[in-house]
Amino acid sequence: MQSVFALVDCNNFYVSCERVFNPKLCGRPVVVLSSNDGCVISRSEEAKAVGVKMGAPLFQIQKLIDTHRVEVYSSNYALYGDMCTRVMDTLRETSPEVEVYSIDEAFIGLSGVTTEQLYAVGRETSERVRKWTGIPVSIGIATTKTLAKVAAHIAKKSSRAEGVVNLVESPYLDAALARVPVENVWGVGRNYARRLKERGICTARELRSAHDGWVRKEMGVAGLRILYELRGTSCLPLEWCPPPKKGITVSRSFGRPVESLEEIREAVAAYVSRAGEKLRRQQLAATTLIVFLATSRFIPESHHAASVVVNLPVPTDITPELIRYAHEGVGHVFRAGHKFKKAGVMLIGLVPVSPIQAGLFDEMNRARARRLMQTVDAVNARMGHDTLRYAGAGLEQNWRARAERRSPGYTTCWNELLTLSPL
DNA sequence: TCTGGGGTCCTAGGACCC
DNA sequence: TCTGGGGTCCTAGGACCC
Repeated sequence: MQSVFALVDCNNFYVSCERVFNPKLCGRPVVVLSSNDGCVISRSEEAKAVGVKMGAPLFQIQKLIDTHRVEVYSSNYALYGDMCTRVMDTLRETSPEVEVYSIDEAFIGLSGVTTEQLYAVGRETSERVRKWTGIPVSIGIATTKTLAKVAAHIAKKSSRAEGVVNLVESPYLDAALARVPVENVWGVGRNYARRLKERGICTARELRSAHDGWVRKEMGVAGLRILYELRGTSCLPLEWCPPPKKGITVSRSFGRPVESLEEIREAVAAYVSRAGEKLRRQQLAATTLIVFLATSRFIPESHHAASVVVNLPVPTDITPELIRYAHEGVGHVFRAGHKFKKAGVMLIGLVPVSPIQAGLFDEMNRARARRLMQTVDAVNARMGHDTLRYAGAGLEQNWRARAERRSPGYTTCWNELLTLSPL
């Protein structure tokens, strides 16, 4: 049986999430910013229409924002993460085979559906997600993931497609591929697009008939996979149970330049605490920790970045222990006199937490420490994030990233639920 | 003044081994 | 003239994704 994939892609996801709880934003230009209120990472159609570019730094487009009275929001990941869960749960009504590909996209396996029914299933799915969650989606259906991506891309652009494009046994497949610029093909980024265009390959259709040997040489096996997928040979199976994580990173830009060792230590403790929570949620322990610090990369004259690898004697998921080693790392990378703009922690060498071998000279009572961590996590889950936190992470935390226009945690915080008032 | 964060996979080259 | 050959493992860097 030939495989069939649907790609469900939430339209302008972060903006759409804001609109669900604030309908006044509908029909208006709206953008959501990256962390530290830095760059535009989600735009409503109205914002795109007035010329707000993806990735634009806020300070560079301030005039545009003022002129067109664009609504600006800080990102609210608690809200978007929760809305993502609702969308994915809704998709599981359509098919049990759901691969959550990113916060706003999922592949669905539709191999059991007859070709005649595919479009109708797509429409039903789209309407259900809209009705149950308030999020508008575009859906592309095809025999490979790469073609499904192409289809969803067309669905998003076309006002006639009604949000669903089915390319399975479609007489329009050729014409559709001819209209897709090569840089919009999944897996073709800036660099490959440049090299392809130098060779006169400018559309998905032209890429499809490119020479295998040349693509293998220029783009490696990944390029070859793209080629086959465009030709209808499925190389990328659906992965509905996600493989375990290989690393966990927590890093943030500071709200202002930070020069003091004490504040860097606080920030790194806060980040590694967060990383520890993620580690425990996935029942993993880290064997290696990396701490890194950097000054602004936009001031090349004084740019300085450093990192240090700390090997942990016993794989661990215990926050105070992680903080201790992270602080040890800070001692190696910190240099007085630099204006640091960013810090981060990576945990790698992740192993399942259960059968950890204790070190010969390990003096920590790990069972006890783990029970403490469970209690801390449970309190924070119930009473709100950061209700209990380590003193080392600081109380004031005035190095924290800016988020001046964050919407309330409508779905994740008891104190911030939406309230309705009579007219 | 102000410019995000978190991932994955692949490849080439060096070290090392027999 | 001709300096072995073939593995494995690790790492850094590049490319990509959202």
